[in-house]
Amino acid sequence: MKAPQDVFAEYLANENLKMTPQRRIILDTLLKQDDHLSSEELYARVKKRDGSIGQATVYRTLKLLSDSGLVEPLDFADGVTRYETSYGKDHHDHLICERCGKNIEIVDETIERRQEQLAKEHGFTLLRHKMYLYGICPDCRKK
Amino acid sequence: MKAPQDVFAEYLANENLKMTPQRRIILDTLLKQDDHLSSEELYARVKKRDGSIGQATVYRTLKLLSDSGLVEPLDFADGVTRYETSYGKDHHDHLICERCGKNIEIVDETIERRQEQLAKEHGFTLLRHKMYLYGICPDCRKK
DNA sequence: GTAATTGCAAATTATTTGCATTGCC
DNA sequence: GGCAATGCAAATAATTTGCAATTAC
Repeated sequence: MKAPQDVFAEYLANENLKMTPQRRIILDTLLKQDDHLSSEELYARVKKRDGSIGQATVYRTLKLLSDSGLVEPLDFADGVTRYETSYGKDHHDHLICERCGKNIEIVDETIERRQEQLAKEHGFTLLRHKMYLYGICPDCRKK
Repeated sequence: MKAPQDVFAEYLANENLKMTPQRRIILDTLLKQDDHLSSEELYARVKKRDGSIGQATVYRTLKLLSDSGLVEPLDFADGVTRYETSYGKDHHDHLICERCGKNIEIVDETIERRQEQLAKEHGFTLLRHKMYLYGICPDCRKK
């Protein structure tokens, strides 16, 4: 499998865009600290490595990374978009604790199949989906 | 089944809040035109009935309606929160066309059961979930 | 060389809040 | 009558954009 950096470089070349040190650092930082970072949080980490990089560049690069398919925007219901690297990883959904924010990645073949099936029944070609389960985790329930 | 207006009135009384003409109009407008309105769109419609109602009141009332469980905020990935009335309606998920925005409401018992099951396996108490399927609808595919 | 990229600051968008006034219960 | 609600305008918060200077290819 190609390295994500190479995939990104190829994507950029294809679109007549350029690889820059800033873009390299941003992708690299995101790959390293692969939680579910917001643009803001990523910006903070990126600035530690190169203080001269601006917020706007982080936003712009995240959009490119999304378009290239390397990174996926997540949409928990709290007003901030978070990002995770999706390249080379299996698709998964999220099980989120409403109290503490704990976030567990889940996959279920039964559900995935039914989704395909449902889309088909309506004549749709399914491209992707998002599923978020919200509940209370065991730790929080005990308290 | 109680009328939504009555449910809302009861909710307000319970919380020591007050029913007002503005709140009545806002709920009524939302019930009538029950697409997936954004706060902005709802505000526009509400203003036709009473030009003196302010945006803030619409936002504030939508929050109350969400808290009361009458209305559900939706989160398609376009930066605007939309709302639908959920009272007295079965829960459903959404199948969305990425080209034309067509939005079909779907439910699937198999999926609902598996979701419960999955949450349980991780020790979570499931409160709610969101599932969005994104694809291309038959009409758009033909073009 | 030239078009894309950058950082900055100002602009936008969606939503929230402070406050003086008004109006339910 | 008293506390909640309203409308307005100003404040936030997240993200986008215009622009002059810089840089990758």
